[in-house]
Amino acid sequence: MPELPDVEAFREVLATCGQGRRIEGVEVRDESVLHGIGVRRFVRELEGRRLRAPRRHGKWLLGGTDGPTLAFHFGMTGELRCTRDAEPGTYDRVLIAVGGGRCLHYRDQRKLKGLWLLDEAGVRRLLAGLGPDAAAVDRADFDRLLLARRGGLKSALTEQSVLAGLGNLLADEILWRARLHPSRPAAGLGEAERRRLYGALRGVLRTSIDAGRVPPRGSWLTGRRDDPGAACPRCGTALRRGRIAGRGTYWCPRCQPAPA
DNA sequence: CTTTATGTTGCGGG
DNA sequence: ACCCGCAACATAAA
Repeated sequence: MPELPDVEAFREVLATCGQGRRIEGVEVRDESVLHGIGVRRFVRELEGRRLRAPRRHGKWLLGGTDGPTLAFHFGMTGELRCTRDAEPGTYDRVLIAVGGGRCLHYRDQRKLKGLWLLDEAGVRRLLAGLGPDAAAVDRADFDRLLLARRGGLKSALTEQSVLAGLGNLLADEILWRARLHPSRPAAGLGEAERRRLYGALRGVLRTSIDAGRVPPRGSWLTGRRDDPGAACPRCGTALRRGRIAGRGTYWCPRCQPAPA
């Protein structure tokens, strides 16, 4: 599930539930979601810390404290919830009690990613490996990264070291809205096409962040991807499906003509 | 049984 | 150096 809009919603959860509060207890129910640290030290380092305003960069959520930073990555199936006296479910891997009966649940079925505990240098190293946040990048930087990129648009948009935050669904949605084929060379776009792409990026992210997810609406390409033989919501042409940059990719062959 | 899944990483090859 | 495809990670569903 998680792409940038989902992680932004988790940031909101962490802020509402935990910001300014002290961590009263930490229960690790599945050690394998912890990275680079064992249970004992993880618990010891966090208990008693006060949570600061959480930050998000791309798909990373950074839960700052008056000590180390708790970094979350949600992989494909992770989520963060704030509960009151709720019994943990099967996939609730880490529970963080923050007082007032509130408890944060890090839930993840597939455990492709997990939690890190980082010092300032660790946070710097993490951010240094990421491109600008897709929701914050300005037009000039966006142009620069496209022009510096060899290879196709789809991989440029989804490569986190180039631009942080977009996943497979959002990339397809943005390219469809901008009427650009996912295999078009990134550096080969004209000025007007880059403007269109940036506009689509802003529009899709705005709507998705407001919704707290990638909206599964019928007027969006995303609403059609599970529907074989589906038609383009704009022109009615049958959508094409293929494997581009290693991911299942959808596009409209009429709205998004293939590169020569 | 096989294929696919909105995540990333590491490896081999062009 | 850069980019691509592919396998791997863990788990469920079609």
